[in-house]
Amino acid sequence: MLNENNRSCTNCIVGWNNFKNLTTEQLEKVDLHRYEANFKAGEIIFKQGTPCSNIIFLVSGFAKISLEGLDGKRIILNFVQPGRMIMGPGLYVNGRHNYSLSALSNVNACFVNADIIKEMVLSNPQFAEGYISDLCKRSLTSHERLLSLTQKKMHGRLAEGLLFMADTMFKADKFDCIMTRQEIGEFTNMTKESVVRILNKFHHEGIVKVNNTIIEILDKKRLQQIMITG
Amino acid sequence: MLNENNRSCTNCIVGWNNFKNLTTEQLEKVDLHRYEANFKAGEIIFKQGTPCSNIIFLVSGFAKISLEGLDGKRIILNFVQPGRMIMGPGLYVNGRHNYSLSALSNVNACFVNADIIKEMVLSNPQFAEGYISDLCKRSLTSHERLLSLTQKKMHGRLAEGLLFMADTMFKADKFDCIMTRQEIGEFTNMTKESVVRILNKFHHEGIVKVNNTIIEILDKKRLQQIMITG
DNA sequence: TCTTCGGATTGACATATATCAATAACAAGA
DNA sequence: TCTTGTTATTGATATATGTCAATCCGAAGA
Repeated sequence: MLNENNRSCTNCIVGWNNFKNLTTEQLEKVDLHRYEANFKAGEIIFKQGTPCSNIIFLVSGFAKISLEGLDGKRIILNFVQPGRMIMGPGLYVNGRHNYSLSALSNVNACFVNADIIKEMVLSNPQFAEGYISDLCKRSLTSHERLLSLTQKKMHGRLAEGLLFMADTMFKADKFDCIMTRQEIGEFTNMTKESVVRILNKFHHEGIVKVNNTIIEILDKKRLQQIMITG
Repeated sequence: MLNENNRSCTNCIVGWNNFKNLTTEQLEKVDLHRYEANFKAGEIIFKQGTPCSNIIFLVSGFAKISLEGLDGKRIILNFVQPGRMIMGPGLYVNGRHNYSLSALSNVNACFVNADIIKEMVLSNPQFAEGYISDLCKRSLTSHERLLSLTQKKMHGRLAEGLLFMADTMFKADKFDCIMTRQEIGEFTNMTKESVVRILNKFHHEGIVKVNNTIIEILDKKRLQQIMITG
């Protein structure tokens, strides 16, 4: 199936690494059971609690994975970009999405029928192993996150968040961080007011240069220091 | 292989649920590559950072899974009992244990060679699927934990901890919680002093009866209330 | 250009929680 | 029985962080 963009799973370069373990026929079958959709910045791609019948891959754009917490509070678990498999872990537990996915920028996303993926797991051991390996990696990062969010102070958490944006998300020391202060807070577990205050402090200390959503990291060494000790 | 206790994987009743997906031959092979060991309360079963070459099952006793945090702080991720597979998620990532396991009580543990398990994953799709399903379940509970530890106040977290002990760990409303206040704190993310204070408050309010390590839950409804709202 | 509205910012204040230090209680050896 | 070391408890105090309310700013329309 070639869609209007001539994209297919067999020539996809933004898909899941683990797809390399599929045979050509399997990949073609995946291709037959997928479809693409576009989302505008801010739109919800799927919502916590709804049935999960698809596994999702971003073709382009940024999205956030968030968990609904107590009295309307939210926590952003992760930011995602093309190349990562997005699957509600509920797929193998209760068939529901256990977190929400929303577009941070305009997003083009690929939906693959979950039953097909499950079928591949059962028929292709290497694929299953790749899946397991993926889940294990996530488990580790989620442990790191737990530690960071519970034991570091705000300065350290914000420093970590900024470094994550620079190094992992935008891969540049100067970037337009497309999210609001509120969202930065949901990612680093603090209020938007605290984000503002500490961002300002970093700015005055010459560690970062902040101009609304444009953030430039000036003293990375220092920021790493704060991330570790803070 | 029947050991001194006449125990073998084929008649094991405390093993991993997912072992039911193995064939008799496979189970016998697992049996050939396992050994048992005993630990006294307080002893470390494996330590974060060491190579993980085995998957572990408790035969009897309680253990805790803990993560080393910042400047000597620690966080207890989970308490484990027989029936649960204990595997460093690092097995499929960096070959190291990414957390420590220590005995809370006297423990008899079964060590199964990790390569054998990996081999079963590749040769038995149902087993692989069971493994994935297990990892997904954990992912969900770890999300819940993240929410609880970051968004609830101490009272709520301690209430949750107490209910966990009563309902999941000891399966009784009166129990000898074998751990120290320090450990309760590491599980609920607070200092031992705070644990003492709030435990006392609960005691004075008639919600629990505390006598050193013996804890009795008197007003479970109330405790559940505190867990949710607190 | 003028409005409008959502986010950003700031300051004052409340409070949850940690830290520190001292003491008490208890268990295990000698 | 005495000693010693670990854990529990308590109180005083410091601090990190959230909350609330007011104001500011900038982008999108009218």
